[in-house]
Amino acid sequence: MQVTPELLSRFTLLKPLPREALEQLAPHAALVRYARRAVVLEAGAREDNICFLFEGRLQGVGFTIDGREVGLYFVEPGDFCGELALFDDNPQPEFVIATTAASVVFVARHPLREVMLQNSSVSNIVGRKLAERVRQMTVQRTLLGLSNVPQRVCGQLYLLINEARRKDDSGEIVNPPTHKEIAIMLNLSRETVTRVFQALQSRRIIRRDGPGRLIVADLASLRHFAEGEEEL
Amino acid sequence: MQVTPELLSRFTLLKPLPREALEQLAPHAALVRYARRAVVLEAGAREDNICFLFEGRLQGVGFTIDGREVGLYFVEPGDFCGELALFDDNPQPEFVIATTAASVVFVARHPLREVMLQNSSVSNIVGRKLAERVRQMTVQRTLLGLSNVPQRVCGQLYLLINEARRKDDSGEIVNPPTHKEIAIMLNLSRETVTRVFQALQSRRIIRRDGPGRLIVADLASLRHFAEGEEEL
DNA sequence: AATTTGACGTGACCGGAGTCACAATAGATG
DNA sequence: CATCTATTGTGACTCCGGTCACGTCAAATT
Repeated sequence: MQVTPELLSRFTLLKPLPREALEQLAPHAALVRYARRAVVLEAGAREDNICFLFEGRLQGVGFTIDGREVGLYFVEPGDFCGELALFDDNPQPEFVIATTAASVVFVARHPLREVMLQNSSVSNIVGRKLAERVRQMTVQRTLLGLSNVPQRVCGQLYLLINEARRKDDSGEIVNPPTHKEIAIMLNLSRETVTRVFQALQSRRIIRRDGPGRLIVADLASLRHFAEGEEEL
Repeated sequence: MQVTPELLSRFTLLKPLPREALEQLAPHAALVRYARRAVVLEAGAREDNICFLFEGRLQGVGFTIDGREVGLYFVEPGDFCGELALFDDNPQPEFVIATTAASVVFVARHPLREVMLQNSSVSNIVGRKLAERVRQMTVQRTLLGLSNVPQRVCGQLYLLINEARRKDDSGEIVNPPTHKEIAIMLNLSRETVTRVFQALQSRRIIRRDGPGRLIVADLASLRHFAEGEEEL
């Protein structure tokens, strides 16, 4: 499906681009819809597109030698992934999978790379984004260091709220990841995540609101547990 | 201590730079020696230097809320760290600590950033290196997904050999990290790492050779254990 | 409407890594 | 050389999260 420059400009990465650059990119862009669980980027393959997420949620996923899934990061609407292809020709290191039905805009890497090189402000933005990803991975890795498992889950939940919208003392996560998706982010079993969720629900800290909405009613308590000031 | 352009050109990142660029950087560079355990880069601070490792070994280290150390990556001679400062003004996310006596070359970030922006080939190299770091973190994170703990340790050992020199069916690690340093990389206790090392030594797979040299006598077996084809 | 699928919930069991405590080295430092 | 400190080595015990084996439920699919 064809993509207009207007659509491209809705992504924070591309927003600051001059009109002409967007028009240069549009012919090399395509809007694609994916069903839940579909593979958006393949690990090991040389992916020739950068993937901008329009709606839905994606998850970067690796696999260990013994076939166990490892969750690496989530991608929220407006963000992008597969950006390593802008920097070298090595294969994509991890899978990217749609955790919900999703629509993404693929932009061919070579034209985008050209735009990036000619437009120093874009280099800056791409560089900043990549740096941001490293920070994000560092935070995620640090979460794994927590020996208290409920604390780890609360920390992850807290991160997920930050990425979504949040109010003063409550927040919500739209189309929350499944327990299994959270489990692989935290090196836990699905059952353990379920049990922590149960504990949080019984304390009225979180609550499901129909399908696809998780409400965090008591954000302060959640933070307390995440910071280990109180044991779950 | 002053730094010559020749010294700068010995780092793979800076090697391809034109002579003039190196001369431009040299006045903003300094050689500093650190004792073992010294803090090279401080987390949370806005570090104004990129840190090139000349000799020794560094380790990126984070701390969890409850004070537990988390090992993020090792830096080997010729490599560098603190490069996020080239992309944004956010603080350094993790500590970098000398695991052995080390000498590093600091290069001020602003001049280096200027060189980078004016010299597109340098942008490329820095970008490639940052991409490489993301891949490295991905591999490291995937290691943590292994439920079999000895396997995890063997995998880490294997990575450490790759980074150092290796022969056909054996390899060596000079100034190997301590058990504790390996433990925090793998979310393990120090004792567990010791026990795995004991098992590997009793099977003549690894062997200490005086202080500061660990010899991997049977690289093939190590890989087997790392890949889970054989249980330790 | 009936069936299938996948996500969530929950109990019981068990193994293995963490923790603690201490001994034995090996390196540094004077 | 003597002393001190950091690293390595090892046993015993405990506990907690993984695994297995279910059951429940909602949503998608026929």
